[in-house]
Amino acid sequence: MKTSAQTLPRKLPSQARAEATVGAILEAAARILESQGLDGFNTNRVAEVAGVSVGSLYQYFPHKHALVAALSERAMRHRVAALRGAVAKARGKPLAHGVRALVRAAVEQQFEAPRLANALDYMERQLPLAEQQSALQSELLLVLVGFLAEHRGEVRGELATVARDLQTIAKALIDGAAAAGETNLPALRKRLERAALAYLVSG
Amino acid sequence: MKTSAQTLPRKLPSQARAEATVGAILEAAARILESQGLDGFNTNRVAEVAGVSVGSLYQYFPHKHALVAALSERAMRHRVAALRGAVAKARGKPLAHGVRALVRAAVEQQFEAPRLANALDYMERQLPLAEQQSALQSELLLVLVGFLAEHRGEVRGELATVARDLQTIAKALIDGAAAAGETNLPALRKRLERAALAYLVSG
DNA sequence: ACCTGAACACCGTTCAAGT
DNA sequence: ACCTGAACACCGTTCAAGT
Repeated sequence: MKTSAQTLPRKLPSQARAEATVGAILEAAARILESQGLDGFNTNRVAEVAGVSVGSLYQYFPHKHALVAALSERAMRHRVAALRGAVAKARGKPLAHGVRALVRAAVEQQFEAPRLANALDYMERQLPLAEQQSALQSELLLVLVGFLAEHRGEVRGELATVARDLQTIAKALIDGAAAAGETNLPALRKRLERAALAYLVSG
Repeated sequence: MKTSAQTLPRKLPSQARAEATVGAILEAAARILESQGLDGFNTNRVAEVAGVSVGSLYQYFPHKHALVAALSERAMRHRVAALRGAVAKARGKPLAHGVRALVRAAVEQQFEAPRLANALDYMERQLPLAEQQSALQSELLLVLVGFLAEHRGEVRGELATVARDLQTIAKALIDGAAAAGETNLPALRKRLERAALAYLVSG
């Protein structure tokens, strides 16, 4: 019986020195992906930028994809937290208000590091998500479903499906804008709000 | 002065034998991408599956990306033709009818070869589009704008932007469904129609 | 417990030699 | 005009040796 691919760190750092190593590796990986995309993203270079040897890298990450998974997980945690905050703030306010808050949070996140987000996005699609990540993905969708449930009367369709489509649409519009080099964030937010709200309340 | 990256075939085949070689290479590349995604997609393997030597491959494609560009161009031509056909058929009919026809054409295209489409999609985002392809992309958007213009009274917003967002949303929903292994095409079409129509007619 | 870096296998690309 | 395939450089991953 084969379990799903191992993408967790091979071992957890138990000394301060090791923790610093892991941190430096992740930091280096993120910086390379953000500045050059997938191009300069090789393990030898990551190790070099992190100031450690490749061997050390492989002591904590069994393969390159585990590195990606770790970055991905970190980004997802941020996203979940940000969306949760937006939903909390908008509680009791009208649907359109909540959508605006969610859109603002989502756009902000992506544009902190667009290339990194883009690269992660693709690699996530390639390999199946590790358990850790699909749990986070479910959590994110739950946050959205919770928000939608507060406005059940105005929202058409099955909430879980609607939440998933909404997230897909948002990601696509944001990714697309980022890839096209668009920098007018207010305009992007407007369009995204329009698309989301329209999808939500239409039959 | 540096021109944009060379992605066109290095030379055009001028004998029947050469044309067969180029065809076999493209065919092999498409088959590998469809069956294994980016994983088995290396030039040596493409050449092997095509039944030629790597050297021959590089005689016609200056680098791996040129191969991708050629496949991408082919897929885009299909898409443009299919959408054009849908628009032509829906002329004079109501907006919702046209949207349905466009959605049907778009979904059909993607699900002929979902993994190939997915892989191409990413690689296109990586490198800047070659001239040839951005011309096709513009053509595709023009087809959509033409369609929207027929229903100007019902459609809100700037047509070019609306067309671009529409294509982005459609691609995302379709890609996402394909990646998630969704096989219920009618349900997917319904959701896509809903998203598109909602975005179009909303303010 | 953690780190190093040389070594190996694999893949993108080239080039000298063939028909 | 077209094709071949050995050769080179680069990158993922391992492992024997160090602190």
